Amino acid sequence: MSQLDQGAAPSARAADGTGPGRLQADDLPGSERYGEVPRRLLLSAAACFAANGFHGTTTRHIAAGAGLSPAALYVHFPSKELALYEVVRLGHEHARSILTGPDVEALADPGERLAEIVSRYTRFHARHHVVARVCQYDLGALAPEHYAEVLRIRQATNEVFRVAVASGVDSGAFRADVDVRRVSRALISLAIDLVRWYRPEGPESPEQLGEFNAGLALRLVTA
Amino acid sequence: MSQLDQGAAPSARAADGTGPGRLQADDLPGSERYGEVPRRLLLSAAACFAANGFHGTTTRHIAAGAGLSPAALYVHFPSKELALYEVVRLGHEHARSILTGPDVEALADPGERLAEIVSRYTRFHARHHVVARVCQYDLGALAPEHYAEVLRIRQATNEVFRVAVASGVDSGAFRADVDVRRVSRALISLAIDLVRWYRPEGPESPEQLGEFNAGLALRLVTA
DNA sequence: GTCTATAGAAGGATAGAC
DNA sequence: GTCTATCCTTCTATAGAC
Repeated sequence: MSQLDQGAAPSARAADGTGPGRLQADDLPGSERYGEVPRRLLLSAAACFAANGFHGTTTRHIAAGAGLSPAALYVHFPSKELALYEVVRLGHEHARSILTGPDVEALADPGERLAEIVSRYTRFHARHHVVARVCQYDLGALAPEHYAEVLRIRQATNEVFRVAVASGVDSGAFRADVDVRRVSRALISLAIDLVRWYRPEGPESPEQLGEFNAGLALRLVTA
Repeated sequence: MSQLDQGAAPSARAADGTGPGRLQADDLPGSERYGEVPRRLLLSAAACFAANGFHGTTTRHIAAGAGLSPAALYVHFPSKELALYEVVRLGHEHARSILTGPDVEALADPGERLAEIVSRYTRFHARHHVVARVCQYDLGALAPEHYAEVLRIRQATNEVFRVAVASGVDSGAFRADVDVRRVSRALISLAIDLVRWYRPEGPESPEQLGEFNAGLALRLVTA
């Protein structure tokens, strides 16, 4: 059976933080800013949310995954929703940051720049697939004001793709008939859908997936 | 703001079956086989699950959306999980059925056949985006035996894509260096990711989206 | 087949000891 | 800062009247 055929598996898979699914600090970029205990809680929360969704996760699960009692969560976070917001915010901020660095913008060739953006975004969703899954699947559980803030980050990220495609078209490096919005959307979809089917045990590394999607991108925009 | 930027919005959006999000019988293909009341319950369940997820939906919501008391659900379905299974099963069976008809298989030209498959699958996810969203996002809440059954249907659906790409490569109609599994996966991703961002109020019709994705598919496999 | 009422369990969050 | 114990709400599912 292919990874792709699986989709999201039933929640029976352990998300109590005791199994092999336990996350490390670098699985949640930005979590270094937290103390050790709140970081453990955020990592446990991310694993639980990814496996069972926000509403399918209990505060007891999160605390147990961090090796704490149920009440300990509330010493570090005022609510379950705020723990979700922290996970989602860190994930979104990291995704944006890797696409907007000066090293990307320094690439003068539009094809190279688009390939680098697609490759980086794809690698992020594979390498950080647990957190990225929460970022994509659990937005609906955010409080409206937190959702609005996350939306602002997403827009900036998506805009990077649109600008990269548009500048290639404008400069004549890409085909003139490329539909900027639709092609950008397609490239974003290819990366994001990784969170649905990607499994680290699979045969393809994040780097290989990034290269493949970058190749697809170039095929879509060049003659 | 683009539709794409929104992702899944907060659960505040009404899913009580009273708003404009109320589903019609043809929004859930196969629901005609049910009597009027169980069909109303399934349509309400689909709308609730799509908006708030399985665990974020209460049996009271589902019943209220069908205009019934909380207890009425259990006259027609033995559990909330079984209502989910019915929605997911009907959605998956319909998706498979539209890709495996004799009218598709009669298309002799590999390019035409692939374009038709991609177009139909894309149209399905747009036209039936509410049910399709449940089919993609809530699989994890299924009981293991129900999940296994749905997986079998998914595999058959995915196999249609692989065969369509592979036969085009084998016949020489497509490029010889096409990576069958990866390109099939990418085309499936493009259709499925619609359930994340598609909104019927948007500027593009399901038919336009189908045509666009079919065009992308041909560009990926032909020289 | 639908209702009202409720049993029984579980969840989010808090109180207060240490 | 962590614990145990628990409050209070909400949830799934059932009982029993009509």
